[in-house]
Amino acid sequence: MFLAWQEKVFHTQLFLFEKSRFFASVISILSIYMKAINLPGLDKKWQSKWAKAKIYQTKDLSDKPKFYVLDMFPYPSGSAMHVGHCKGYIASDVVARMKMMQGYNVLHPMGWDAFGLPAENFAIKNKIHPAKAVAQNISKFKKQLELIGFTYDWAREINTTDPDYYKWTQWQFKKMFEAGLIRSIMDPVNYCPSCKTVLANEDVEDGKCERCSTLVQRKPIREWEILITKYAQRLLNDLDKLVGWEDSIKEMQRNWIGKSEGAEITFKIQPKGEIKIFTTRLDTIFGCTYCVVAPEHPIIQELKENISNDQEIQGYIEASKQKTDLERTDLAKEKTGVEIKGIKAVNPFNNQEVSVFVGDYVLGHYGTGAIMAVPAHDQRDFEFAQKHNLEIKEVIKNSNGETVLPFVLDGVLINSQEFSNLTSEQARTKMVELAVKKGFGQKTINYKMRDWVFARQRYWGEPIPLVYCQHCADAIKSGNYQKDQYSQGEINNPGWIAVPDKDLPIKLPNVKSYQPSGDGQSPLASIAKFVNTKCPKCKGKAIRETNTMPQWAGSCWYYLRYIDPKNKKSFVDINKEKYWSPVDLYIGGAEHATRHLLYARFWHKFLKDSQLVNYDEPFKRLQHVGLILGQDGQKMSKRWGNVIDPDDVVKQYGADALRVYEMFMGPFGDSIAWNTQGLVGAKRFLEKVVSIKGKTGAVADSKELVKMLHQTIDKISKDIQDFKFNTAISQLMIFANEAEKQEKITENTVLTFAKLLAPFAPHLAEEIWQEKRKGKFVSIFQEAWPKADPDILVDDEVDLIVQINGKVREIIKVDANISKDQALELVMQRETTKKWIGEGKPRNIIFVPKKLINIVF
RNA sequence: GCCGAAGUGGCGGAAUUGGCAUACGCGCACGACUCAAAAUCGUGUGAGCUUACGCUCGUGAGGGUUCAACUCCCUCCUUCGGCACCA
Repeated sequence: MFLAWQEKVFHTQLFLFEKSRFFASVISILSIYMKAINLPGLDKKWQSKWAKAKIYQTKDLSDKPKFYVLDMFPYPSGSAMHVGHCKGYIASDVVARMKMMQGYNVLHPMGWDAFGLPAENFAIKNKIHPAKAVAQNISKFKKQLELIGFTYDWAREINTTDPDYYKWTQWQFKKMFEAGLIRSIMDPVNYCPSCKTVLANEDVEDGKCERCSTLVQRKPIREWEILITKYAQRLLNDLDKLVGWEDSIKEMQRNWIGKSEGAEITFKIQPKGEIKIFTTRLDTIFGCTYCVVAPEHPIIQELKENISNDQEIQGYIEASKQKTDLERTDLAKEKTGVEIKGIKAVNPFNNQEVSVFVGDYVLGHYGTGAIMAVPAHDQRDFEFAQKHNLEIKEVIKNSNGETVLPFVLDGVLINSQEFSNLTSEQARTKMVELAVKKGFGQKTINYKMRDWVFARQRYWGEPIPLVYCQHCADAIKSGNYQKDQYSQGEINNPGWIAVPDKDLPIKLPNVKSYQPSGDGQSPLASIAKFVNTKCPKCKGKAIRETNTMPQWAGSCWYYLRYIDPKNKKSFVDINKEKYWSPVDLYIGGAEHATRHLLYARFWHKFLKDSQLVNYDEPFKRLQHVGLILGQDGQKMSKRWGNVIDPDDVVKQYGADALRVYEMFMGPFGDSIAWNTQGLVGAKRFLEKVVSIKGKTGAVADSKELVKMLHQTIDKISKDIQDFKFNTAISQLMIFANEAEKQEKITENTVLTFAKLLAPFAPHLAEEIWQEKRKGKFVSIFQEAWPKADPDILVDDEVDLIVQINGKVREIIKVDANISKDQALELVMQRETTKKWIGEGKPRNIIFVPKKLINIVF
């Protein structure tokens, strides 16, 4: 078909030829004939050739240096990929291709994160089984990816829903359980009434479900929690090691972990008991005029009989339970609270008795769930005190004397007995010392990050490999068991027993109804055959855990599986892991900064502690992808009808044009609107390259062109490394423009240029390369990346900017090594200089070698 | 409220160890080719003034440092992202 089309063009031109205008027609025929490359037609041709020659197959181990480049793997949802999804994949492919040519053993894998709500909701909506839906979606996604011409080693493809894969997710979970890092809870947790499941703190945005925007409720449900907070300090400290991460992402993690240093102080309660409060402002403690406890605080139930207004208190607690998270944390809302009558708290620093309130602006899960209130120096306490007519006692003065309450900054202490006149900082140190000495307090660190609520009451996830055995529960609770009979996890969670390794994977059973039940149980709970089992310890009756793992489980370690995807004995061979880890470059969306990226770092640290991997951080360098918005500037989504399908683009313009355009749009991390005109520009550039290909035949190139070629080699190599793809392509365009102006150029220059173009436009580059080669197929990607010759890059002549009083007046060509005096002499003779200086006498001469001379008079 | 990133032509953007502002691309205008259109090629394209050579102004606003500021400092404004009753 391709040939037929060419022929037609040729005949049309012949007809014109007869009509006269000989020379014009000859040129026209030649140029059209040379340009007659159908760009989209190249895609299939080379993709199948590459696949046949297996040029992307990665060796497990090699003497070559390794380079592991990873994309955040997609979840194959119902809607196909749009051009925005491809952007990150194209970037990783560009880097992978350059690294291949630079002689690295490159690992560039792809797989599917297929468990979780998106896949399950799609399945429910379309009334097909999730497993079937996932299989369909994967094949659709894979086809889309293949059209674009990526270097994936498909032999390493993984799928988190494959039992051979999730066997190891379960196995690792079990390791964590045995290590005592997992506990069963029955606390109020985030619950989405629409998805009918519990959500992790990370899955809640503005009090709404991250997936469906339904208002999240708080509901007590039996749950599993991974004690990620035990790793909080290490997760925070090791951020400093991650020099290849973008600061913005690291900062997000810091915010999320939310470390704050302060003190925990014990207040005795009259008539009995005590509460602990957490404060970062111990220096203000003499200004404490009351205390507030969270509605969940145990003291309220403990001192029930001492509380004279118990009914009122219980009423308040009930009311606050009814509130959604959003209502409760609404900043604009007035702070409510009720005084707990009949009890008082005693400030250990001055033995003053103060009232105790219950108020839901104090959070049960943070710190100790109780605070000392210092209305003079805290905004919230100030508002609360004003409303309830409570004493406001000033204890911190601004150093300049002027202080408007509430004054929340550090200052100098007043009205604080022996601590008066100290600065806030000094006071905090001295006060902690005193508290420790007298035994009523200590230094404490708190984190905003909460433990990871890990189970979901849904069908489509990894089954949790635990069973419940009442017999073992009784034994553990009564202490009636042998040493080493139970693991730490089993002792911590009496009755919960881990399934033995030989029984893994616990396969997700096929069910007819996989819809969420909404009764706090997963659909698995209704399958008697699945639920009823034997206790692996005592062989008695036991029932299986029917909750499943959350979406994030499988993605916590997938990058390790690519290294050794077929291993039956272990999730990864430790020697292979040593060679390939850590991931050298990880590309994905910034929306994962506080979820996947934090979970995976935690998970990896646990594996390191268990001596199952070699390094304590999984990802050396991280680059976030900026969104591609719709042409209208809105987020690309079916809802707005602004989705651009890569398949259409590839069909019409070819994969190379899509790749070049997406890399050229702008800075890689920025969100930029799609513009089809820009795509046309990319295509024009590629056509220009085709026409340059036809210009070979020169014996030698001009010195200028050679120099420009070497500058281009230098710039492209650096820019790809630095993720500045847009300027790399701009440089390719600059070179192409220059080359096109030449009558003829050497074949060597064309081939070198093809190599530089290859990471971005692999199909066209291969076409150019192979056209000039004969014999056995060796891909351009098996050839060496060009090196810039430093001698050629050196300038012997430069443009010198001539400034008079700081304004540019002239640009002259001079010898690159011209001295200041020589330059001055030269410039002073010039008409332009004479004109501007006139009678003036130069007062100052600034000379920057190879750049400029500035004459100040 | 706190933290972070950013603000440059009609548009996407380039240039930050301070040294030609607007590279490259899109769009637009004019011209060539064409019966014509598209495609392609060529020229031009920040604003103002000027017959012209040129000159002045110009990187969100205002100030400052400097021979020289998109780049550094100060005070604001705006947009985006994250965190947020976290004591």
